[in-house]
Amino acid sequence: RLRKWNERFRTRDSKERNLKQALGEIDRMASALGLPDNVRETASVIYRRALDEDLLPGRSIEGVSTSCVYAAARMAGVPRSLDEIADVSRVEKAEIARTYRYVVRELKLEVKPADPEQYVPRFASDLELSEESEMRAKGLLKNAKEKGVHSGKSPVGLAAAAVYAAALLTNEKTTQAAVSEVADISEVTIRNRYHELLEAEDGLVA
Amino acid sequence: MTNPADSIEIQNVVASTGIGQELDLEALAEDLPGADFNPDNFPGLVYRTQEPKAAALIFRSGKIVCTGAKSIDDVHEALGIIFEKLRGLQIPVEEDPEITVQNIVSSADLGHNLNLNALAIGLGLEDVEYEPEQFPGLVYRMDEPEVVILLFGSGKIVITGGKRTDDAEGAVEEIVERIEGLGLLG
DNA sequence: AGGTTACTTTATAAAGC
DNA sequence: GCTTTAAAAAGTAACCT
Repeated sequence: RLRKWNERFRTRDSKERNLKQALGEIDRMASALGLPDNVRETASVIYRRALDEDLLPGRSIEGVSTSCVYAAARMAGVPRSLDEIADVSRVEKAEIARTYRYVVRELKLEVKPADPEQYVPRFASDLELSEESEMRAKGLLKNAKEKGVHSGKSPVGLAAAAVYAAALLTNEKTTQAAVSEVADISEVTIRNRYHELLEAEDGLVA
Repeated sequence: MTNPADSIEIQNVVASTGIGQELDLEALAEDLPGADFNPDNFPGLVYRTQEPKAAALIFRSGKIVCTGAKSIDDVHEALGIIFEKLRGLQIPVEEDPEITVQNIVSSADLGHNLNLNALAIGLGLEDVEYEPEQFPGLVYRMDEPEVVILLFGSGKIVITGGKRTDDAEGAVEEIVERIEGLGLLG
């Protein structure tokens, strides 16, 4: 009986220490990514659930914490790309992707792919573009979605191309290199998606 | 209107077998021209057949994995070649080692573009994984036949995880039915 | 700008860390 | 869980001309 009590105590104690460390990591990463408090709170709630449902044994606290931040940012409509997440995490990208899928599957979190439009405000702001080009970028993406050109394409790449195209359409100075820098998407991809967005816009141009 | 089932092509067959005899891989690596053996990296010796084209992983236990063949007949042919090579090296090999097909990878074309976002919701998020930021294909785990299907925006698909030749046919039939039922095909 | 090569995902066996 | 093998799908990326 004493052994059982000790086990429970030890388990509860270790879970508390685990949680404390995880919440610290979540706070650190959320701050580094400039994510709002509600995202940090959501990530914490997801982490608590993962801990309660014994998803931790077998994986690292850091990996699960990172996955929670990735999932929470998306759920809140302020997605961060896997590359951005990996930049502030101690865990490598491949493990984050693997752990994220595991957490989403086990906790049955219905996280859908990020909507490209959700990346637009941040990219436009980083590039100091006007409200007008931001709206045009979103418009280009809405049209692309209606035409069904988005399947399989990276939401980040689509958003980057839309922001680039919108800047040109509103005569604001930007370069593919600048967009590539803020979105972390290659210039080749921005060029490819850019052409597709314009084609979807009016069967011609180029 | 072409039938998607007619577009099915087997791309890879993985099978396992064994010769019922322990092997000295160091010696085998010397005697088998073209054999790759790096025990520090991987415990198996890699041997490739040219015709049919396939790769075999040969283990110390005598167990063998054959992969890369384009049909079940090719798997048997490739392994037959390997069995003869071993016998030629005075290594006893069972009469007709049992060969078990472990996985068949096939590709097919549904003939219409697919809206993967709509499909992810329609097929049910619990059986689907769709992360376009990481990989362009939608991963769908089908119950019957029990296979995994990768669906792309172009309508091209990959069926894997099946052990029987007709699993791909059944999977294509089933996925076409489900997509049509959702009104998402073409 | 284009071409090539290579990495991402799925399944699967094998022996061993 | 990882290591190695093979093959397809389509997107992205690095490198070279």
